[in-house]
Amino acid sequence: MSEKLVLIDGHSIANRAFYGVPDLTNASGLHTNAIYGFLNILFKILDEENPDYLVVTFDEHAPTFRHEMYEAYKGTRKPMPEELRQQIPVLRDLLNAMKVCVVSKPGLEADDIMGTLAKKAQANGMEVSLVSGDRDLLQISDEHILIRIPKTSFGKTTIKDYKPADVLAEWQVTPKQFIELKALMGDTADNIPGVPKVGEKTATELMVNYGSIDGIYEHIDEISKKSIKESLIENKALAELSLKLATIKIDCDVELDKEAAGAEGYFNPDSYEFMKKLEFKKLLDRFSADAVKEKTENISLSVSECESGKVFAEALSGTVNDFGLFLLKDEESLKAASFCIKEGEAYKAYYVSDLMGFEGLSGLLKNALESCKGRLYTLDIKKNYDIIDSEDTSNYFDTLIGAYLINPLKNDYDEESIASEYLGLTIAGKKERFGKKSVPESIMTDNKAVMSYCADCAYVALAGGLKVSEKLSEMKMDRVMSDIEMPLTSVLYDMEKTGVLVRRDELATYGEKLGVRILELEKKIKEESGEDFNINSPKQLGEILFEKMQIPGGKKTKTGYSTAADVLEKLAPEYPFVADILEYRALTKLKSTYADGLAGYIGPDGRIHTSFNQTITATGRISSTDPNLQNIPIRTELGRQLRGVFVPADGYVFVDADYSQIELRVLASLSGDKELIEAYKEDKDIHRITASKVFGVPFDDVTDQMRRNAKAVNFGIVYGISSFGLSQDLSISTKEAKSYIEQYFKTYPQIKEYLDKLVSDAKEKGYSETYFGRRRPIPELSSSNFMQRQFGERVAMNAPIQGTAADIMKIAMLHAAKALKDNNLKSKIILQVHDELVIETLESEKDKVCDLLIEAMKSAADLAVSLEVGLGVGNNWLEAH
DNA sequence: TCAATCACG
DNA sequence: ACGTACGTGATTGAT
Repeated sequence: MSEKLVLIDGHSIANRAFYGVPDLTNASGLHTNAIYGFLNILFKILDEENPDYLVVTFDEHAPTFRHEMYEAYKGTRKPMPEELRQQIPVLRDLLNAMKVCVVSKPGLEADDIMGTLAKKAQANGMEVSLVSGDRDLLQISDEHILIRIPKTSFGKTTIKDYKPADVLAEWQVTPKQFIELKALMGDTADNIPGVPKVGEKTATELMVNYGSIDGIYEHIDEISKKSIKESLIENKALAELSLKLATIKIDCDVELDKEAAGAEGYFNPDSYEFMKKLEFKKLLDRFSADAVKEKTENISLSVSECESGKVFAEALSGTVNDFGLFLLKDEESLKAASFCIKEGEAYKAYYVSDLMGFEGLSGLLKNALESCKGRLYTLDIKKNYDIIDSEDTSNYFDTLIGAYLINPLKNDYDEESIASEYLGLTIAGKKERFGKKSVPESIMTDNKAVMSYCADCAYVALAGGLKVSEKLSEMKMDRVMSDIEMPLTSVLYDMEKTGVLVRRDELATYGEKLGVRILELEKKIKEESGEDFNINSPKQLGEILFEKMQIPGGKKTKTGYSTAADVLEKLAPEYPFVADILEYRALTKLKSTYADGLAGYIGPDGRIHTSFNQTITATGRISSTDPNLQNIPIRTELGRQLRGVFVPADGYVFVDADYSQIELRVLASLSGDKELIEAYKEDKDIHRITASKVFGVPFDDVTDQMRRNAKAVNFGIVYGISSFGLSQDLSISTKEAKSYIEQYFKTYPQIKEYLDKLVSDAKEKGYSETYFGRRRPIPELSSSNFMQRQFGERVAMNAPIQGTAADIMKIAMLHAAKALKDNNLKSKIILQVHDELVIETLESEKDKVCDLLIEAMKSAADLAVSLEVGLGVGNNWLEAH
């Protein structure tokens, strides 16, 4: 069988990938979508073809013969976007690490190199596949040269293949003629000029009739259409020049280096590490265990396995400096522990897995911490508080939270990413170490792997933590870390542990009630539509509504019709059927997510213990998961009834406090806008005041509609105003929306100044920051994409406001928790919903708790505008709020 | 695993 | 000419 060669046009494929794969950025801010897309195409080709040789070609930044022939060549070409340009050298480095043969030569374009190599290879009896995004390559197509043109959109790649017969079928010309065709028509993408007045149709006809450009000019008198004939005669030189420009050279001075081009060795330790840094997690599966091992087992770490914790105890008994701790747990109990200390420049890790060793681990750690001159470093300290004391966090440092503060935009913070980002180290992921098995499970089967994993984690906690800590100081976020985030870990731990009591049977009754009505609606909907279909499927529903029933309200999304609530609501008044759909949707949402969903989370203690996450949001808010208790319904009557099932324990009541318009008050203060500050000092309905000022009517004459509009504008301002967004929200024209905004800025001129400054500062620095110094990077601000940039600007306006409000709430929680503790109260904070705190309050402590809670929240920040707090007390969440 | 939808601030 | 409000998480159906 003949040998097979695959040739890939690096620039052209990276270019296609860049526009076809959604933007990706790795931890160090490098865009990676073109590289990722390139690799996907590369691997797809390799899988399909299994070639003997592979060569990737690139253009060099040097003039080619085409530039000399034609000055304008590529001169007016659209410049490559910065996000793409920066990926090219990285891609070349990666290919290098993969030991892929890369060929490029000054003065030659990738096309010419590929053309030459392809023809030479064919002459040597090889089968060739040529991969490019550029149709110009089709001229090279031959009996043994297949042209493959991939197309990537939304991450999916399809490849179109061309042999001479396919070219003939699509354009009625041979590959050789194809380029003459292009020369006649011109190629705007490559900036090759064509003959004026000759378009695709004319050019094809001429080529079919006369076979070549020369042939056309030989028979020029036979051309009937006068204008075309004249244009051809007039532009003869241009046509010939274009042909030369577009013709790919097949006689360049390049040879196939069979040794370098051998298609093997792509998955080696170097390329593994490279892809890991680029965060191409999916591609890592392609690597064999050997490649992974070689790269990950070289942390210079001496690990001791301890017997019954003796060594552990000894190591921790003397004077302890900074140390890293890692605890391995399953659902019920501790399974293993490791810690890491630094001796000079060397790190030393210790590991215990025998359960006997944990008698008194807690006490051991307590002693160690008491004599500790440094700090305890951990990965996710909240998970360790059942072993170590959570009361005083001043000696603790959570490396993951620190990394989150440095860059809050990442998807996850774990030992792998910390090692790679802060220690320049590639360590194996859990999947690579243990496969599908859970880590604690693996203790019995592969204790060595668990030991190595635990040691790595303790090491990363300490060594990574030291780096993270240093960086936080440089970025002036050490106070945010030590005064807000670390103490907050303890408060959140207590909240999670306490949980919230939920009336199981009431919840069930509520769900059953919903179920009855849902069945009715389901029956009705299916009857009226005359079809048995899945109402929950937007696809099926869209077809029923807009095709079968012919309701107007056409397409919207890429995949079909939009059936979102804002679309259906416009149709509901006219079509009762649509109103039923909306009701069905509302009810099934309540049942599946809340009635049934929450029931599954009620523990044996009758309480729900959510997780409050500290490293998720871009702005500094906390989030709640498993279940999410920050999105319990309130806006509709039926939905808010659900809050009645959240109750305090016997002898307790709920005290619920929420900040009044905290974000708007933050905006007033940070901007220093005199008018808005004054408005708040008057302590009247702020939306009404705004309406009065913006619409120029006396306070008492403001209509409800005016107030609603002013309220929407206030919200819009906080979100980073856009006239389109406001117009959507208010169902008005963008023109009207624009005039509202202008009026608003005229009323509050310093707000406008402030927002502009937020954007310009963020553009300059690359990040925005809150009043307390918490940062949010905004890479979108330097994007070449207009939409992205505009998004960046809105984010630059919103993040400092939302983020400062989040900081204030966190501080309030610390104050409240401390006050509860200092007063030896039994009452406990149980929920936080961004601007609201719920305290399960012992009845006898009610007055005291109300006072201290209001005080804690009001005093959380000293702003130009006072922070006002609304307070409620009740026997369930519905009553208290 | 992703897209669409919808619950909250 | 483009196609948009800011920040989250859970469920569902389709791939």
